[in-house]
Amino acid sequence: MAGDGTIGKACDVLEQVAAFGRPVRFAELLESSSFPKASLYRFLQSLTNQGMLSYDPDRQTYSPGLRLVRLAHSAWTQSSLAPIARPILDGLSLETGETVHLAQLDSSQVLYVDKRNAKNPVEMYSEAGKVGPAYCTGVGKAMLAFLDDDRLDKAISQQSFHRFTDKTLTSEAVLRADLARIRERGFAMDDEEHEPGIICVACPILTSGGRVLGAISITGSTQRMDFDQLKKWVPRVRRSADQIGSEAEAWRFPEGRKDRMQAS
Amino acid sequence: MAGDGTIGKACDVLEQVAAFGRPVRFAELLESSSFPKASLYRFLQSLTNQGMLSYDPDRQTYSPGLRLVRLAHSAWTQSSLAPIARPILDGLSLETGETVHLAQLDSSQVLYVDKRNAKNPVEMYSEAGKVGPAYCTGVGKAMLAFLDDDRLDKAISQQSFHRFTDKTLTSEAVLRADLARIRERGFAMDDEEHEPGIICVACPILTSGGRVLGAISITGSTQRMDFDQLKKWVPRVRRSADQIGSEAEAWRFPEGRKDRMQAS
DNA sequence: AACTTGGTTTCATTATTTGGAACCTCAAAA
DNA sequence: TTTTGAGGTTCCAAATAATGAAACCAAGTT
Repeated sequence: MAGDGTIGKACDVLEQVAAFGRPVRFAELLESSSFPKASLYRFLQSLTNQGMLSYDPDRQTYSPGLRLVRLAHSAWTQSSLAPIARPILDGLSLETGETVHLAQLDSSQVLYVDKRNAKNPVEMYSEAGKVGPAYCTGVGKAMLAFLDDDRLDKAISQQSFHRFTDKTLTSEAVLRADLARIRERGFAMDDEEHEPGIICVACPILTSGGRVLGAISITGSTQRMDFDQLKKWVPRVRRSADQIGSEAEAWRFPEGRKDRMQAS
Repeated sequence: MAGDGTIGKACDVLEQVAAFGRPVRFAELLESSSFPKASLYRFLQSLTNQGMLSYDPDRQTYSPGLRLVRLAHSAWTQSSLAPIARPILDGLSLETGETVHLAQLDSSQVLYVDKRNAKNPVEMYSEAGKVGPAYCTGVGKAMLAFLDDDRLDKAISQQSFHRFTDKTLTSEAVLRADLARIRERGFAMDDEEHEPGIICVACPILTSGGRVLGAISITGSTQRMDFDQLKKWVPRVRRSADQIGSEAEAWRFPEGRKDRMQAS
């Protein structure tokens, strides 16, 4: 995919290990890797040293390292909208009683950073960090619709357009048409495009300058409701999105100190 | 700190950005960085490209990127004990009614990967990902005590021995003595060494081969209880720790497929 | 004992990183 | 409007690190 020198390659390896979703042997990685034996080996060594990967000497397997969890903690509190959005999401969830998602874009994919489920308790990590396709989810399309041209082109070029259901938009042209409509009316709809029976409405979260920060959505199932009912919530969702946007923007860093932070 | 070529340097930069705990300007980073302008610049570029950092063009600031959240999700489910330990922690928490911590070692620091609080609901990310000192926490000492010599030496050399309270163990010798006792009796005690009024007992989580996987602890406050009461739970904690250890070990990967996983 | 599979190390070659310095750029001051 | 300067960005020859074919090693297998 990428090509930022050594850093890019290291990230590729990292991603590859993560993609397996289970501890992997060297040989398995080698097989699905474009790097030659020795190179891959050294990358794994370095990444393991750095704690970005962890190595199980008993089983001789690699998996994503705990250092990532620590760093992600940082990313979560700083760079995600989640901490700001939390109370707003709570309110939205309480008021609507429906499933609420907060998502942001991560390399042209939808990254869910928070969620409220009508029923289950929070169960954070299980949702936060999950990814989904941008071209066929409400939050995804809501964000795409308000991207500037460059970014949009890049993002679209990275969509798979896999047909999840028979309503999935599977071509760039159709998607672009839908995005235009979304831009007009200010919110996106997902009409069973990703999962059958699942519909949703989503609004983008924008800065005052129009930059896309994320999106929130309300999801329902066709069994219990239709779009007419769901659309009733749009103004409420829009309001929440705007609120998150302006709070995010207002959150100027509090004129920080110069000394480095230091744990332990 | 480290020196694994380019990868190590990139990680340093990443860590540095994360350490600020807020979005940082280039100039601020440059100041506290050992890299020259141009080098630092290129690292930031590459890392940003890769989504490991995110750049806010309005404010011209860097912060840890969302890709980390995605990767950490992977790390969390795979490499941490959390998913295995969850039900066991629940049980322990329910039965004791006290605060329960699950921690693992990350570059000689204690990384909390899960927690049960007697009162509050889960609030995951706020605890998961937090770090603490190893030499003056129950979980930390429980893990250190069962490290092999090499690792222990390395870990000890990386402790700050900062005096948090007047009971903090502030020298290597004292710590080593305590670790020896912990090794004998099989559990660690934190007697207000990190926070005044906070005491805890902790047991290491080990593989059958004796490798340290993590530790769990039960925490109490001196207002409500003393060590005699707390120690009553030790067998229960030990049992939970052993259970987590053996389940972690049993969790052999389910004879995976060879094809690569693919999101979106 | 010879063979195989999976992992690690070597080393001359090659490509990347490096960092001082020059160069932009934008905004505030003159 | 011009000047100034701090904050960013780009250049390029020298220094360094990555590369990968091949050799090597360690454990199991036949």
